[in-house]
Amino acid sequence: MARLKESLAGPTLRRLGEYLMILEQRIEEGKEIVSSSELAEAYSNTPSQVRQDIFRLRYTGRAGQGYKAVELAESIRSALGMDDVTHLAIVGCGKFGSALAEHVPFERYGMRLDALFDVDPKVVGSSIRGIEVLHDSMLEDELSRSQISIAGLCVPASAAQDVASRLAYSGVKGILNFTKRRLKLPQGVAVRHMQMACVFMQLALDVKAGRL
Amino acid sequence: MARLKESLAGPTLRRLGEYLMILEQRIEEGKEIVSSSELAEAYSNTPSQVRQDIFRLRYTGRAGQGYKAVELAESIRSALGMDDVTHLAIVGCGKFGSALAEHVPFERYGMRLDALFDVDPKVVGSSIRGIEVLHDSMLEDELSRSQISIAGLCVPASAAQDVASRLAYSGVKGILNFTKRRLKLPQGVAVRHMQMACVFMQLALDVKAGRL
DNA sequence: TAGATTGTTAATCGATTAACAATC
DNA sequence: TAGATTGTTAATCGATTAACAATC
Repeated sequence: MARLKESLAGPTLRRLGEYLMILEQRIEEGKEIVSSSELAEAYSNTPSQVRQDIFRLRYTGRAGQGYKAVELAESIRSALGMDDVTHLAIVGCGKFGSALAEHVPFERYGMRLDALFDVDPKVVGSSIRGIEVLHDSMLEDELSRSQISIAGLCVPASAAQDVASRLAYSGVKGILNFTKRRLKLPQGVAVRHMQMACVFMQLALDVKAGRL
Repeated sequence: MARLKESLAGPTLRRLGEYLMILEQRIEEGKEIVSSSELAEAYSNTPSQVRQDIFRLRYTGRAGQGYKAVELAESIRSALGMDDVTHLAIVGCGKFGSALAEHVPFERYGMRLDALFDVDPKVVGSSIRGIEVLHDSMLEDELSRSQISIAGLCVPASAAQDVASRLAYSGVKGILNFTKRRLKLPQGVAVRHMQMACVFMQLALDVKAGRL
């Protein structure tokens, strides 16, 4: 089980996650060995950067040959903290929230979706992938007796700050905010603002500027 | 209309987008002036970085006072290329695709959603925000007579590569890939892989490491 | 062996932070 | 004026790229 040499920088971490996805696809296709230049081509960076990133793991390939796909994938999983399970909740099971709950392969990446919440009586009581949607009013109770540390926030913008504060109060340590509202949260609770509009915009800009 | 001093670096661009969101919220709340330290607090960086970022725009605030929220927002919009409209399509109107179509405020950020596609006969013919969902087989025709340059790919992973190739062939210049599959596309077509699993994972890691 | 590709160090490049004079 | 906050340059820091000896 590979361990880190030291804690990895943000950019490195992001790339490692992507390499993992590429490796999984290669493994599926039956490939056993991959080289830094192959990964670089798939990710659109340089072999040098790929090797530098892998260098940070306690995994080494074979000079002249390349990396064993399965072993490298395993090292990355471990570097990315997938060895111990992170428990998740999704709050707000409208189209967006329920699409996440249904389609994101959490288990595959060291996470487990443990709870779903909504306020809509039409949704409460139904199940997604075997997880029952609980009423929002159960949130505090449920979180306090669970190990959930991360929540995806998919409620309407108008409810975002309120629900987020309650999540923080109930011991959640990280919130992935898919609403348009910026959140203000107590020290010690991490927030990531996932603005879909921004992502499209960024791409539009890159296209205009002719950047790949 | 503010113009850029030179083309902006990626990290700067991302932050500017976030500042814009913060500014919009402040403007809504009736605030007319914001300072670099206020933005820094909301974004969780330093006043120095905020000023450095704004320095790249052709906008200047007032020493001793701060920035006029509306004007600064306008400069950022312009720097982020929102002055000319980017036309979009979303391919795949399952829960995820239709959630994007319904809830992302594209118009507000210089984009316009012009076309929706799906293969499911239950969905084809219905409308989201006044845009009719066309059958997948219309894709080439529709794109060739439109100005669409960016597409959001929300189809099942198994169809991803095929649809992506057709999009590229039909003249789309940027693809935002929400599927799990890595795409291989011809030179000149930009792809952004939006792996939701990665985003949750990243946050989980940061939480474990105690990084805000 | 010869060719290929890694591991790792050093050099370069770019982004962030600090500092402070200018100015409202 | 005094206090606040900007604009901008210079210093620092970190990330990327280049280079090449080691080795399969």
